[in-house]
Amino acid sequence: MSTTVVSIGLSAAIVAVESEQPVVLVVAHDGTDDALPFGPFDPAHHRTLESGLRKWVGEQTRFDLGYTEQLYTFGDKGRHLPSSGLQKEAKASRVVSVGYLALTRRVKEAPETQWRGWYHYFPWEDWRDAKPAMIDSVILPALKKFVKDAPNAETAEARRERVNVCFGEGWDEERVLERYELLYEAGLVEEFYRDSGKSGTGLGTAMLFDHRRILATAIARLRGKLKYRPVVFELMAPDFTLLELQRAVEALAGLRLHKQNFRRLVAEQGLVEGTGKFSVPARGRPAELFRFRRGVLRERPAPGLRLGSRRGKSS
Amino acid sequence: MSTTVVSIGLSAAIVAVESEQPVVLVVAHDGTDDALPFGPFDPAHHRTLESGLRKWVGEQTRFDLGYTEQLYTFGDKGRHLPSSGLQKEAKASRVVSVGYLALTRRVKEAPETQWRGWYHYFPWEDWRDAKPAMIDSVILPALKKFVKDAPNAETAEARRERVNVCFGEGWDEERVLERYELLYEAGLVEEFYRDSGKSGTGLGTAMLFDHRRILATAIARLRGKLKYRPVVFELMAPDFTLLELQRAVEALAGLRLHKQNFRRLVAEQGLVEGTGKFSVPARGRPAELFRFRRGVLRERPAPGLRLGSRRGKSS
DNA sequence: ATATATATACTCGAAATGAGTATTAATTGG
DNA sequence: CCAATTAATACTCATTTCGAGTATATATAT
Repeated sequence: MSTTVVSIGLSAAIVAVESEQPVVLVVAHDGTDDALPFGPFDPAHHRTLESGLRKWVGEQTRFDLGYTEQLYTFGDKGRHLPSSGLQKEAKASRVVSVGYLALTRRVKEAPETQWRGWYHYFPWEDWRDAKPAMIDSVILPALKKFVKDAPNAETAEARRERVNVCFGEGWDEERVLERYELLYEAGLVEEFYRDSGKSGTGLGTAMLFDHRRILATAIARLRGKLKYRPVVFELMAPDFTLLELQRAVEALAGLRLHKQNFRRLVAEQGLVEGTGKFSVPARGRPAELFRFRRGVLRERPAPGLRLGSRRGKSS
Repeated sequence: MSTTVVSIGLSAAIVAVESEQPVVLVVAHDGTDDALPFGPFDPAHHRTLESGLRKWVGEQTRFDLGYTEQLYTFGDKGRHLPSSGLQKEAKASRVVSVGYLALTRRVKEAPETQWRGWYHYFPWEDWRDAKPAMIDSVILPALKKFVKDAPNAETAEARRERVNVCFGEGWDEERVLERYELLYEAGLVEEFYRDSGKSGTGLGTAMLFDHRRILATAIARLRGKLKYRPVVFELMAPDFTLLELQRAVEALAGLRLHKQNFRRLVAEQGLVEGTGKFSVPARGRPAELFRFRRGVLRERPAPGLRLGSRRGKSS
């Protein structure tokens, strides 16, 4: 009776927004795929999972985590293989990985880490300028084939449904994970080839282990949370203009918003208060600087930026 | 790395609705507190954490779990299992436990388990008939004292804020976990005394370890999910009347809804379709039987029962 | 027939939403 | 200085959704 060894990996998607791009902190090991800061959970030395995470992240990035939130625990067989090289453990060892989301506005890089725009990994998720061309030119044709190649009619119907929900009419910006998983199963991302031992190329930039899936979960969670909790402010400087705030939300949601309505919403919700100071822009009219009104947490039941008004053609 | 053995436990809040009461499956060991069912994750035989959960739940209870959802992973030191026989290692072994929410409509009990209404554990969460009297008579006075006893003014202000958000004006039925944690910290639930080695009595029925916290997480998640995903139907018989559906939602949310508006909502969303059959009630006009329209998943982005219309005085 | 319990249809004002137009305030290039 | 540009801010308006009703229909029990 050989008990399969289980080890626990902790990874963090540490997110910031920089010049209208959501960025995530990655460890760029030479020659291998980008990785999220991660490390094994050592039960002998860590009292909780989160303290283990903080320790590892601290060592690897010298980064001090502020707001953190547990995302999900993945235990899938076959989704944790290294991208290159042989497996060292001869016997079946399993890695269960616990993913975290962390938000920060402090942007200092540590050695061996760098900030990368998250749309490098999910180019189909950025609809701010337009629907990404790759969806019609690459993704949908490939998914059509995926539906066609189904082993039976029932599977085909289920696949058709998923394709429609994920990439069909009515873009739901929160379904980041569902879309990634669909692309994975359809063999459209590199991790699929790696995990199944085949070879091929895929969409977006691959990540180590299942880190891209964790990042997808992080994005989905953050996009959802935006709407009912004032989390954006964790990513903003203390003072900001309303347009800067809007740009940050748009960057995260991957959508354009209607400017006037956005401002109406923010004002009505009482999320911010004016500082009396003004921005000094290169050109154009200066905008008032605002700050987050912390008091809102006391007053409103679910203060957030329920989006919905999209596609403001005049920025 | 040092290798303290880690094992993974899966605990599940398995929820059903029975005669207008939300019930949860508990293991009632004689003399001890109620516990949630708990099963080990066996990495040698289970491909994913969730399939592990389904397997042992299926074996032990013969339930057909419809919807399952991962809630949270706890790795706190000091959290032990009831003697499950699976921990053979004498030395420092740690249990990391992954909590799940599972919904089922099949209600047959397994040996040593029983269904209990979840409001036994959270009596202050059921506002269907009226605001629970204990809030004004017991909870708020005690919390007032908790605020007063704060070590300094800053803590007092923070506590006042929390009390107001949790139990003040405007009941937010989703804040189940926040309320439980507040009551715990204020020393109003039994688990507090147990965990701190003191003695005392508390509100609601206590549960083993931190299972009541997991259940609070489950309730909060389910109450939230109701609004944007058609999860209630996992808890309904295949055919049901609209009033039965409404009663189930009300039971879960702990609120009364406005009947006419509820029906309008359900109809507009296209969540159900008539079967042409009718109920045979003891008295009153028979109601049409409906069934869940699965097609809705394909069509709508976020089909759910966004509540909000409460307090329908005419049932 | 009447009381009771429930289903179902319809109304109506208030609020939120989506998509504008119009106006104001600043800067830069000529 | 002026015109072009950039962006802030104010205001409008039709549509939809929401919350809370009233009114009426269809059963059963007595």
